[in-house]
Amino acid sequence: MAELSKTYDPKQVEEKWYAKWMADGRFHGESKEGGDPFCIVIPPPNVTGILHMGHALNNNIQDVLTRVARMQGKNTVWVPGTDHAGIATQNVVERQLAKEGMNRDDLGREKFVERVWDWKHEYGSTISNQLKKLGASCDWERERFTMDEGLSEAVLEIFCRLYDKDLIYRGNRIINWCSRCQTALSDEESEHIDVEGALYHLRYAVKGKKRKIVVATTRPETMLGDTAVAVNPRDERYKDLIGETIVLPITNREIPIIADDYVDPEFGTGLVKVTPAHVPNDFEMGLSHDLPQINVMTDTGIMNENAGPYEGLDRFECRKELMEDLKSGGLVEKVDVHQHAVGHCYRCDTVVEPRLSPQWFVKMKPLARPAIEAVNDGRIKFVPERWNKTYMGWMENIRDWCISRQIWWGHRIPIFYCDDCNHEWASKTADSACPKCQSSNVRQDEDVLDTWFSSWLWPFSVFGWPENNDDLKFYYPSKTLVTGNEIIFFWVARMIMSGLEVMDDIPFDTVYIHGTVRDDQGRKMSKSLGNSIDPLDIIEKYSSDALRFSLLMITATGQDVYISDDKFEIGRNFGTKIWNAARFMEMHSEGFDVKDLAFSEADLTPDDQHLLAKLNEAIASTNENLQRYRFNDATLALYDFFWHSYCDWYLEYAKPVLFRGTREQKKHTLQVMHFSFSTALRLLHPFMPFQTEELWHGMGYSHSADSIMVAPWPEKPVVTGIDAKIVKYVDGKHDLIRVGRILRAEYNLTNKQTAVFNIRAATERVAKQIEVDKDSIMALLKAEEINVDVDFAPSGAMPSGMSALGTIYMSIEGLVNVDAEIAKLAAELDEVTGHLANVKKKLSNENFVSKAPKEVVAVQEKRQDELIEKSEKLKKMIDMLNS
RNA sequence: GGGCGAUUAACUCAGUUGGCUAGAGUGUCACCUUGACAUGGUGGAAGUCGGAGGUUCGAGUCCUCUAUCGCCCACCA
Repeated sequence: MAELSKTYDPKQVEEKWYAKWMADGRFHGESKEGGDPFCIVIPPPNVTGILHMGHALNNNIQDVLTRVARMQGKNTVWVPGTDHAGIATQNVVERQLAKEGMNRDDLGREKFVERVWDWKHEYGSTISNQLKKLGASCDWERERFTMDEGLSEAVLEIFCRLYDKDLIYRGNRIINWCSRCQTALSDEESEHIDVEGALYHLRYAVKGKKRKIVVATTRPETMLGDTAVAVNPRDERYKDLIGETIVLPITNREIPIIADDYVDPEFGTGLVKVTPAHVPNDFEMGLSHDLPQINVMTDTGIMNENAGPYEGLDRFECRKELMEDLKSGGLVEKVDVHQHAVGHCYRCDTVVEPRLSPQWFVKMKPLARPAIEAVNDGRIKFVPERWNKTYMGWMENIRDWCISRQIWWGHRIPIFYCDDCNHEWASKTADSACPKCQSSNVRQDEDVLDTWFSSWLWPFSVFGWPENNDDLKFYYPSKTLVTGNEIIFFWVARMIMSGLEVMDDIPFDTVYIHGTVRDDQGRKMSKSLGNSIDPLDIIEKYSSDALRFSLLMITATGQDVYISDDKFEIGRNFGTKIWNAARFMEMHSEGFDVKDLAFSEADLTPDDQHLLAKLNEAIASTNENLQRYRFNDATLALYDFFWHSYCDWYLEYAKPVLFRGTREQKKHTLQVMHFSFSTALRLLHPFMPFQTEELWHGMGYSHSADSIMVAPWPEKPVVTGIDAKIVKYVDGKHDLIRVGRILRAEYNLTNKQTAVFNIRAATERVAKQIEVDKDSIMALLKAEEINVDVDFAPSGAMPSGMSALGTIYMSIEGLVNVDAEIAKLAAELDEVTGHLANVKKKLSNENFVSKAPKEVVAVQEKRQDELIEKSEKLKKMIDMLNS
């Protein structure tokens, strides 16, 4: 047995084992090896990503599931990888260029993309390396990148398939435009943020009349693109205006007043300015009324030639100047403060401009139908279940997905145009001739695809789809998808749709949605707030195991996680506790062979049985809670077992045996200890992989499995034939000791002061059992002497307490504080009387007795008897002290 | 405007199909450097389970209303 160092050195241990696991190929799985497949695909972090606590939580959970499956003997792969993160990555490289005084146009498309690849090669593995520090047991041989050749192939394939099925189309529609990133965004990429804006009420003149009308808008600059004013046809106030003409201020353009049901007469003035090129509703109205569409801005959010005098101004500058001009012309009725939600670019926070633009879309309704079905019929289930509703709500109101982006970094849209015959077609190859007219005057679409258009294929593209290979057949579908709620729409929902579309099967059967990691004030961790806790700092300060264990211990299913630095002491301290327990065992194990763990079940002492019963409970609880994704309860069960059952009680009971027992007794106890410890260590491994591996070897358990990673997972309780009565007796013994300790504490005995205890055991049987256990009880009570007697009667005043096994008296030298004793007993009697009254009330309630289940009534009856007995004893004791 | 979550000890949180005499960790107080561990041990104090109704023999748990905080969704200009 290797000697365990006095203190545990996580840094060196963690590095050592991770390297060893990698070298031994422990994380790798092969379909040809067969067995039960178990697969998890990682939510690929952005290639620009830097590990934060959210990743730490997310990947810890996946690692726990993966490691358990592996120990269960399943053919396990956890597929890692990164996302090319189109806009985000392009932004990073553009910022880099800006520092060099350049922009992407200076480089040109090809050079720029090369530059991004350079960046990727240099920095792109940061997050993967950080995941390794967490102990993530990903199959790194299977690491994928969404712009890999294979994955790009998958993107082309599905694009062409959907295009050919008419599920992808090009449309001129109002989309969300980020004028900073200069690209279209999907609806999901536009984040609505509540802002206090203004509602501007503008006066428009009716041509040929003195009458002026008032329209309201939150974006006055769009009036430059107005092509109508609309009223509700049933609105009596404006009936006469329908068909009249409005002269727009500034540009003096003439536009009609139209009638449309969309207009709500109750809201504002009941008159709406119509800007088909900048407002989604107005766009629809414009179509039905055949209105012109006037776009007033450039791609960069600058007013264009349609803006007349404001051409060249930034959109917000324009708003200011325009308002001033209107004001001085007396054309502003009023400006109200107005709370509303404004779309912001999810990558750069710029206010999104809804504008008309030709883009590519995926028709979603046909894809959504089977995806709704899959969740409805339970083939896929969300944990916690409430996310079903969120998913359904989105799915049932799904809108077409804008997938084209006007950036350079990403999968280029595989659409080709022939400039001679105007033919348009999709192709997976870089076609240089028109398939229709054979002209070579062809060009490819300039746009690239939304990043999520590659990640929605992840569960099968990582295995080489569209090739139907053995890996794909074996590992697809994956088991559990572990992710945060913020990407249910972006990613989870779309994966379900794509999986059902091309694989004709669900991509995973469970979606576990964990909470968001927040700071101790409940704020989201963010760089700008400066409230982030860096997981790597925590690993440095405590350890990876401590980070992992602590994080899971405070993660209730699906709830947000609030953390502060000191939370990680939980795991660190726990690790230390286990380490020291192991050292203790090691100290006493000299000359003992840990291979020899087959203790005789017939020889189990009550303490042994109690420990093994607790071990059984820990196994059952860990398994059950893992199955239900209750990681906090799983870790708590292990914490409780190691710390309390193993260290606080068993290890203390073992001391007299190990210090003074016979060779045979020592051997038996060590067998029980090593058996329990090595079993619990395996249960703990998924949560604390490094330290458990170190101990697995350090304690010499590696003879059975040369890594704890592949040691058998304790599936169910291991020791049978435990006598429940005996376990209960030991519980009573704990109680007895606790009561004895309270007596010591009340009389301020120091540890060095020994005391004599007399125990009036409840029954002869109990007396005998206590007699057998005397040594350990004496040790735990620091007793000089213990006398057990069912008829014990105190001579004079003695401090006493009642326990499950009987009454314990302490004889001490010097004066007993009789008044204090009486007061204590009286207080206890009060409490007992109170409880008794409650129980009696319940039992005298006929409804309770007749309606409550028999077991519940029986419990109350038993409790009543106990309370009566206890109160009588207490009364007697008080009487004695009083006399 | 619609939906979801939270509200339990000083703090951060558990509490599964109602059976609770409401738990844990941290902090706090007292004692303890005892032959695994002071990153520790022993013991203590600390809660009208946000509020109001209701269902029930029984409610922290279920229902209704309500307050506060947080999140998500939404094309009323």
